Amino acid sequence: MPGIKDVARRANVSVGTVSRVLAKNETVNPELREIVETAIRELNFRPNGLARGLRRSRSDMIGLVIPDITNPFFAELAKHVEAIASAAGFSVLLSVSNDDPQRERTQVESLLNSFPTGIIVVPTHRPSAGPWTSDVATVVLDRPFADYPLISVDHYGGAGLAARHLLDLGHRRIGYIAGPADTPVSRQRLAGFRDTLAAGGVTPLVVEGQFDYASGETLGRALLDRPAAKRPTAIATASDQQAIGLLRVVNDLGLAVPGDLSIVGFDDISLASLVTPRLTTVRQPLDAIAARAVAAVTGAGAIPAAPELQPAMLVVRHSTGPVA
Amino acid sequence: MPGIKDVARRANVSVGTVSRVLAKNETVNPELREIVETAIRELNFRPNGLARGLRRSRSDMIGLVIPDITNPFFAELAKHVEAIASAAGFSVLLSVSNDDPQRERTQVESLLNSFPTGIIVVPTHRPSAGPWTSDVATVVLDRPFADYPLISVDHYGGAGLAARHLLDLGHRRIGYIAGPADTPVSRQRLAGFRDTLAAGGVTPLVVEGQFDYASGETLGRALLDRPAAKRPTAIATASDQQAIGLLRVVNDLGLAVPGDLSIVGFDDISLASLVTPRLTTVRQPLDAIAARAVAAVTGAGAIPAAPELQPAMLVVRHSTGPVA
DNA sequence: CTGTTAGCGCTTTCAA
DNA sequence: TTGAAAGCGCTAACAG
Repeated sequence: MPGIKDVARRANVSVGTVSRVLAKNETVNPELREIVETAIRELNFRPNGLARGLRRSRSDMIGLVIPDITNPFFAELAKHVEAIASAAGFSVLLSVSNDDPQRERTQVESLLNSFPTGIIVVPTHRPSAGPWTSDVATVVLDRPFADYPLISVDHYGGAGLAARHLLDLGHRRIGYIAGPADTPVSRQRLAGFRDTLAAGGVTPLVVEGQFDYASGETLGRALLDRPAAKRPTAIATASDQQAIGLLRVVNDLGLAVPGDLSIVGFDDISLASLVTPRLTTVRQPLDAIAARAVAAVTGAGAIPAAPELQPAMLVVRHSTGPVA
Repeated sequence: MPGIKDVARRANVSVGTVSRVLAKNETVNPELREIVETAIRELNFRPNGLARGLRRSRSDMIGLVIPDITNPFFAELAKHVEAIASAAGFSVLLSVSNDDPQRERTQVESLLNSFPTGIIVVPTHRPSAGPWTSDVATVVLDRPFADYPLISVDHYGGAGLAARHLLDLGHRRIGYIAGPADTPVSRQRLAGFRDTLAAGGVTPLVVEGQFDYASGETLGRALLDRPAAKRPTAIATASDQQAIGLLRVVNDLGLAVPGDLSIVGFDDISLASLVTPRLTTVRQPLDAIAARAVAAVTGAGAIPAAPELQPAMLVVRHSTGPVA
């Protein structure tokens, strides 16, 4: 493994100069730069990130902590974070917390040992451990945690979009499958949905569960298990996964979507456009959120002083239609 | 940030001793160890991973390179790798290649800068760039690449399981939706399927595409678009995603599963048990594969000299049944 | 603009 | 069993 020293010797310059061209320092004579770069190529030199990081007490890594990488929503988020970080010259250290505050804490502490440039965390739904102490730039995504700067979709407004859509379609008997009542995300979405409906003089039938497929099934069944005349003509959910679970029940029940029931999800995971019928849903601008998070944490952008809410967007596909 | 030096001072020992207790070196006097550990706790000391790594030219990280983190199969693999690595005291550096050999190469080189203890890569389907040079322990998963040690499910045998199952159910007109013909994974699964069927005197109707949902739909339609008497009574696919796409088409066509058509997938992603009907499929032992991979690169287990093939397992659910 | 040099925090001989 | 000391490869003053 050649070092900066070998490069210096070969290029007949000092290690300082080599270091400067590595850092893309503009104050290097173009000719010298050329020579050094040639030497680098010829020796197939790769800078030692550990030494570099040690010296600067900061490595070119970004820590990413998420509750569950197999959740399509987080996977998509991770994809964007990785792509953007990578393009900016950063590696990503991935950690999964399993939605366990205890473990989240441990994982963060462990990431800190590598002196990442920044860390991005999607906090567990029910934080319990307090904030960690470190001077590493940190942002939290999707839901608030302690006093960390938050970047998130506008849950409240997004759910409002879904409600408005249903109202516009003429629906009046409307159900809502919420997430866990003790999570801020679920509460905000529910509030946005309720408030918008209320403005239209409608009160939704609300059931609560988890954000997963199974809850969509179970709660969907509960909502639909009543005489046709009292059954909702539309149901909105707090996640696409719930909506997909719901789709399954609806299918079992022999109901048509959107003929008998309109369904609108939340998130717009890629599966949403793959199910039958393709799901109308509220899209989270994950690319924008990831870009902002990486920028904030790398210093390429400002760290938000107040929660930064990105607008959601309604994506109308084939699971919603006018009331019969 | 307290350093090893501060700990040493507080404990009235030398930095060497502190380093030894950090390394769990047995040659430290228990009393001293106790004192040092107390000092560590009191100072809330966290060892600097970069310095440690620099000195040993090896950090406590494992590089993981996969084609696409939003693919549920890879996401599940990543989950297991992260969990196992984390339990063993390693962080994971995640890189996604987008199935682009060029990018895969770049990503690996970039990971190497952090001197990981090992790297685990799921190679792109169509390798083009040659192997990289480094003395970092490396294993490849799922498909071969250059001369790297391979750990993978037994694609051939697994597909054979699916074929056997269909044969046992009495099916004789059988379709197969394969992956890209130029990928080893697809070829092995197809061969395993064909050979087992051949032993039963059956020749499958084969169509080829990608491993994704869309291909399942398109190719499924092609396979099913013929008079009932000539239509296959069963279709196996090279991936669960294809099988789920196929399910969609079958639904559109008004066919019953497994009444009119039996379907068997491959991989057993978590979605497989969530669709309607729950998918019969061939399970990959991802936990075992991940465990072996981590053990191999961390030195906790042997690096396989020859390709190490883990057995697949047939999971019978509700998408297959006896021929009508 | 370029060279020299002092460490970053830790591990690991080498002696004691 | 413990201490002392020499770096690991690089960056960032500081001089020139």
